[in-house]
Amino acid sequence: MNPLAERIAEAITPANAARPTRLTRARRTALLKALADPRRFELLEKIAKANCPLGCAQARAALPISAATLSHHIKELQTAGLIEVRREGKFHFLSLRPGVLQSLAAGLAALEQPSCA
Amino acid sequence: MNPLAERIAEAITPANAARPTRLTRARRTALLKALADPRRFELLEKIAKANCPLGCAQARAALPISAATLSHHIKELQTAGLIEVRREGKFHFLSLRPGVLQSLAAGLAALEQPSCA
DNA sequence: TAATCAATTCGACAGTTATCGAAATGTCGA
DNA sequence: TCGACATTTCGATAACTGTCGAATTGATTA
Repeated sequence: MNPLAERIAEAITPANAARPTRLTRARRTALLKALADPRRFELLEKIAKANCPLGCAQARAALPISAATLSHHIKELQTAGLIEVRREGKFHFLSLRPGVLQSLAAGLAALEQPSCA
Repeated sequence: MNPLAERIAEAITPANAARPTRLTRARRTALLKALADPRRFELLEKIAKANCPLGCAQARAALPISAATLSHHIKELQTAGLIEVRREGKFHFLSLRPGVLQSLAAGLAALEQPSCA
């Protein structure tokens, strides 16, 4: 497996949500990979659209996958730095990390430049 | 349609220039998958940053991959709708399809909503 | 026509990953 | 402590994909 702690550390460092931070190549690739799986994206959508942190049970009910697979996807999203997992007793609650999607979106949009006439 | 004409048409269409189009799930996944490979992203960057359509030879010189692999990546980017390939005799020229990255970026940014206070 | 060059396709291989069931870990309530 | 429940980890499998060399297609030029 990957150097998990390293990736988490890198993911967690920029906590400023005001302005989109510039992403490294590695981080950008990690984000894109995390988003490129349809079910994982759907899970992220559910988390984003819930106005409060989402419980795993709700996530599980919304997606046709096993608990093991859900756990796997949660870890991927967390490792990529897209979500935060808050633990409360037996339960885990998932919420979007602010600013990350903004940074990625900004980076992608910035690729388009004035074209050659 | 002629690639140039198509680009001009898109450029002068106010709706396209002003507002990014909404993507289907399948299309969004295809785009994210195409972008999630580091070398492919690098290739797209090269295409985007060249102020005029990029020749395959230039692309090849910029990336440490074989011709076969380059051809594969070009096809992936083309299939995803991210680039256009114009053929001119022996040579192929690559250019960014306008608006696609904007639409994707807008879709990603829109996922972030006012959080629960 | 033959030779040459650009790019694709083919076939194969290696690494990655999504998925699951089963077992394990951890937490709470009785 | 025991049992019920939430989640993770393990082990295995199937599918996908990035990569290359070799063969092929297609276009230009000698």
